[in-house]
Amino acid sequence: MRATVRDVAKLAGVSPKTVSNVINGVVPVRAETRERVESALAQLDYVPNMSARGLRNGRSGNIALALPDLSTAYSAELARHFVELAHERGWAIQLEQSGNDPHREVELVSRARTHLVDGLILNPTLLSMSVVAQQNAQADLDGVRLPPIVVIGEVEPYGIDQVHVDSPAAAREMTAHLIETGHRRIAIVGGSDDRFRSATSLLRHEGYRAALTEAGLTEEPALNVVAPEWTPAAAASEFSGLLDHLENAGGALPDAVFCFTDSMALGVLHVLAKRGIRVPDDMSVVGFDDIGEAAFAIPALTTVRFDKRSIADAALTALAKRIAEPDAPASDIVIPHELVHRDSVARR
Amino acid sequence: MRATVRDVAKLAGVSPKTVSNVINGVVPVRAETRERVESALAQLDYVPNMSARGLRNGRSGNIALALPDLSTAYSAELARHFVELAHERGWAIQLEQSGNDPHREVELVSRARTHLVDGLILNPTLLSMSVVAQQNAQADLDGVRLPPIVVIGEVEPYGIDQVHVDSPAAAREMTAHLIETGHRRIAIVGGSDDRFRSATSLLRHEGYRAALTEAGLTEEPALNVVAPEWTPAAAASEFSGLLDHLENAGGALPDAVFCFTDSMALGVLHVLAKRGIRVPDDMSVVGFDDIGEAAFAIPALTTVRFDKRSIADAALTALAKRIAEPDAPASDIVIPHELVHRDSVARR
DNA sequence: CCTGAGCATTACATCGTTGGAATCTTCGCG
DNA sequence: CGCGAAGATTCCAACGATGTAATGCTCAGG
Repeated sequence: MRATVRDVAKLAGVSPKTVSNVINGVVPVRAETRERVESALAQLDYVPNMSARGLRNGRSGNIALALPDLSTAYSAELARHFVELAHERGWAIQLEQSGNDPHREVELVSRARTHLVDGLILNPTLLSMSVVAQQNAQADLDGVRLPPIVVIGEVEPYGIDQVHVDSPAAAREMTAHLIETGHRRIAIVGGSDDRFRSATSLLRHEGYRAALTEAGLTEEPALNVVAPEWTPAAAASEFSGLLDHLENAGGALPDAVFCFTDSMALGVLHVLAKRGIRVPDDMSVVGFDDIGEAAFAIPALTTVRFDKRSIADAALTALAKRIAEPDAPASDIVIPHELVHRDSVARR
Repeated sequence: MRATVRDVAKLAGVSPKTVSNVINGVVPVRAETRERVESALAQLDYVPNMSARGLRNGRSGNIALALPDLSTAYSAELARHFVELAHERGWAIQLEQSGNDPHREVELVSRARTHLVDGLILNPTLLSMSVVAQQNAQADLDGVRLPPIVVIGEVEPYGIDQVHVDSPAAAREMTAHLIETGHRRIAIVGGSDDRFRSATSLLRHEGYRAALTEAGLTEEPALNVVAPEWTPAAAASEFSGLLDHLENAGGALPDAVFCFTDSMALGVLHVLAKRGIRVPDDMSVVGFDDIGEAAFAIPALTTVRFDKRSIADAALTALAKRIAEPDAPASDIVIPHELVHRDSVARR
């Protein structure tokens, strides 16, 4: 059986509370006593029981990271940074999948407190985040306090801390780049419609539209490809559908495809390769996220890069601050981005 | 403040223990009482406090999943299944990264006790797993009990539960397939050497060698590409090195490349595309793992498929069993695999 | 030598849940 | 109608750590 404070206390000839004082170091302990306790601690290889500590003072040392789809490359990279950086702060990461289910997100929030979690980092796909925000407001009214939450990604600002890339700006820049290089019919992959609606999608779409407008171009609704999941498979299948449709209708192909994630771009590149449509000669393709595979796509993918590690860092910092000061005003941290030019775009 | 069993009990007009009985369902409760309690439960949106429960019965409901590199696609897919399936069993997943550091693995094991973890699922890259095994043996001698551990992947059997694919057999089959289709000079990417040594690598190499021997071919050490990390980037760089070397030395190119993971195959495909070496016409490429991106590689990648979900399922089942019966003999579960034939292999 | 200030330590209660034992109900059967 | 068994419910204690309040100790100053 593992040693408890009692055992340590007995060995050191002091009371359990003194041992606790030594461990936590807030109450002063005489040097000589401290030494005795510390040696007993070492001798018994004492490890505090987090359940007990958690029960007593409500801190578990765990924080939850909830991502919409854990199997994407983007999630994996993000998760890695979170785990590494959380570790440095003495936190462990409890991984959760929110899916595309708003209810799941709410559930995560309400269960957080009980599931040994000190805080929550949420990456909502859906605008449904507002559901959580409403919860937040409602809880405030009830005098209940939700666990500290930081949102990764853009949501309606309902007084919740958030960390994100400026999606509309990035999408605008990327679209503008395509326009500058002579593209006129730019399809998007990852758009929203009645069936599928995500905050990220809406914001990137908005940036795309802004760039078109700026250039005096009009959006072609037919070139909006909606993918129910942001995976290569879904993107490939939906994008194939677009090509089939254009072919049957005798419509011209787009001259560029702006995929809202690199993962989807991989699917699109595959479809194009299979159909003998050359990238970038016949059609340009760009992505978003700069996942590890992007540089090794065929051809290497032009995309939007941002530092995922600093997202994790900023989110953890914000969470720590929120835990320390529950009533501080909500922060909104924007992570810088840049276009990475590789081989998937040609000048027309 | 969250509702406790006391609150629920008061509302339902019963004792806290009865509420507990309803929740846990081991002690019988009269139907009418149960109903009253359940309605109170729902009304107060009761959620058990895991800290208290953990303190009382020594279970935290958390298990740790430690993977060598969280940023790989393979890890992501695995993590997803673990999170989903663990959830079904009422467990939350605490994610950890073991890196390629044996000490880190040992640390994870010892930290498990501290960090509210009921068990540990480890995917060791290195044979260093034996370090943990030694810990295990040592701990036994000391009368200390390590937390329940299940290993994903193949390690020296030191009495630890393991779940894995039969790597040597799969590698043998894949190599044999390449030989049957007329390939004679098969490079491998992901081999081991003095600097980098991993259990998985060694076992797949062994299978490759066995197939060559069976076919009366001899291994060419020059065609063994060692990658310090199993990422597209590392594979691309090391494989490029091989091609450069062969070119300078005037050696002939291999006619096939067996990458020990799909991630590395993506890097290899990129390098070949960039150099104008056509796949599969000039060179065949195969992978291992069947990650989601494999089917969308260019060309679609022939690889070894196995059900990652059933790995997660088997590991969780084994862990549950181990927790229930700490002294049961160690199990060794082999997950079936199969070759998936796509477009990256041509008959010669 | 006594007193009181100030610091160090201890006793006790408590967090929420659940085993175990004790108590209370209900119901069948003699 | 009474008794006992089975079933349902309650009471109490304990899991381990720690905040709070009370106690003990040391030492300076009168």
